[in-house]
Amino acid sequence: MEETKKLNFLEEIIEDDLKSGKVDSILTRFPPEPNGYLHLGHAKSLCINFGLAQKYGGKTNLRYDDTNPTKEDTEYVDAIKEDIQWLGFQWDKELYASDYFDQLYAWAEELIQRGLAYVDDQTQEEISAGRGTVDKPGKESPYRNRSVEENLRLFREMRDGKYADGEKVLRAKIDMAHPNMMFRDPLLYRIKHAHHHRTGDKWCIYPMYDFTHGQCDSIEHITHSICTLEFDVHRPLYDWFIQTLGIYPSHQYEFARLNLTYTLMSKRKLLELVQKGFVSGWDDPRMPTLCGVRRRGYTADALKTFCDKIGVTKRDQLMDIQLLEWCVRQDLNARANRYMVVGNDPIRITLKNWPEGLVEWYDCPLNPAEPEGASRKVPFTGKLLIDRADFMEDAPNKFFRLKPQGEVRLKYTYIIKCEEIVKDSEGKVVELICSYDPSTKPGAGEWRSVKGTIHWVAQEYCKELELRQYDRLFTLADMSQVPEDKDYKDFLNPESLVIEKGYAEPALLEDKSGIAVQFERVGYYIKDRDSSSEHPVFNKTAALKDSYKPQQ
RNA sequence: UGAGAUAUGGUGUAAUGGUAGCACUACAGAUUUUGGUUCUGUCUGUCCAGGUUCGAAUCCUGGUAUCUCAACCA
Repeated sequence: MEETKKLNFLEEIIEDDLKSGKVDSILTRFPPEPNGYLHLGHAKSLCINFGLAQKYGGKTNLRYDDTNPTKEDTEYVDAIKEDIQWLGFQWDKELYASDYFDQLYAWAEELIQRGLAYVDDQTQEEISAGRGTVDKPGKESPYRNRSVEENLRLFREMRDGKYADGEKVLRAKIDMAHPNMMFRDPLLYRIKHAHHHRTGDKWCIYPMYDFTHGQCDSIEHITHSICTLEFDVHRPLYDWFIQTLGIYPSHQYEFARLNLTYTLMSKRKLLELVQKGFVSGWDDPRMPTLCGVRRRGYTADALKTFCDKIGVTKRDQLMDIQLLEWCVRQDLNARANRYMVVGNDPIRITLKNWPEGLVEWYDCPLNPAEPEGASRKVPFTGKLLIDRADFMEDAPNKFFRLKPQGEVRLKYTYIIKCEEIVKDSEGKVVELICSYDPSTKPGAGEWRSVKGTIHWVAQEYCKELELRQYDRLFTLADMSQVPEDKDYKDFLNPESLVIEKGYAEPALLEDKSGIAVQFERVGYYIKDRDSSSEHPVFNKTAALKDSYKPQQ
């Protein structure tokens, strides 16, 4: 029953606004700064902004907050669009804060004319010192009471490039003793002689966030401007500009941003990982970026389910990453193709009673949950490979896989028994001489159960490939345990990516579905050396828990 | 000794004066041709102290804790 699902606080606000006639329909916006790639935190924002609009028959604009040219780049603009579409959302209008630079400039001059803004010649340090602290009022700038004419002249000279970066700024004239720090004469414009990715060299002054965001919302008639909690203290200023300028009253609402255990969600730090080569790029499968988790095999549906389950509130949120992993497993379990892979320095299996030269082909379902669905053909011979982890010479009782004189089922085929162990000169197990039980062929006679079932590949038919094994999703130990004064990079988990060789049944290597395939161990990521196609692999077994050891 | 926000199991989220529920996690069991999936069960919670009320997570008063704000970032 969909109806029984409770509304979150934003949905309640919107329903009230719709019912009371405050708005006819809703318009939200997603406002990324194009200075990095989208990550899982943005997925939550995306789901809220686009989800709300979809639910209530409204629309969502994509608006780039590109007011700081020194940090922004078209590379990010394009990547952001790709990630939004991958998630399955479509914006109504594609806009840029820089589209409104002329209007914003006009409003700045208006504030000057009305005596509500002034040009300040103080240095950055002086301005900072003059702002006071959270419990001490600030001091007024000596330039605060310049005449309107002088302010106008200076501001135009700023615009015309007469001054160097940092020489002057435009500030609102509000209240240097205001209890809310945001009102202590906030900066409106700063000088930056920098090339802008869209406006080029037209401007050398750029508006600050606070003087931009609300007005942009207002111009577009955004009804619900939804952002994260840290902008809460900005809201009074957001409202102040809109009221002072007498423009369309957009309203800002805040929700708690997403934090994930073991996961770094700071654009600044992710950028550092990329720039300093800790990862191969923004789409490194260890990264919490949307393109990163996409390469890892996460699906858009799984992410949306996750965002739906975590809810929307104003409490600080530290989600257990296991909920995300559960959402991914659940989705992948239903749709991922299954193949057999062995890695980890395999052990050879020789079936001593197998007829010389015989090859049997088995029709194996791509997804066992749908036995009548699509299948792949897998060759079986008397010479096989199994994963080294599937055999144990001195096995405890609880070990269900192959052991001396023990039986195990080779998935989809026969039960075999380990008769003899062959070791090399160093005592390492290299081969197992086994017998197979012909009566256990599936479909031929009565079914016999054994405790263990393992993967295998035929030596002559399998192909070598690269396995990348992950520990937890990301590269980090528990970020919540990283002390403030420590470098987070010291807490990168070196075990989080292990590359090793593996062998797979031929069908896997031909699979171009792009959807993750499933393997026995967790977080394997398979790369086919021949075709260079990549197969993200996902599953959960105890291997994950056993291998994961948080650093102290 | 500023302003604002937020407090419900380990985590997240419901309950809008009337049986504190759901999900993830953990643990136990059943099923299983993936140690997967599925199914069943168990453990654990209303920040504190008063007050109002037949009855309080919810209303009132006073505390406490956590987060945000002192970038020419957004």
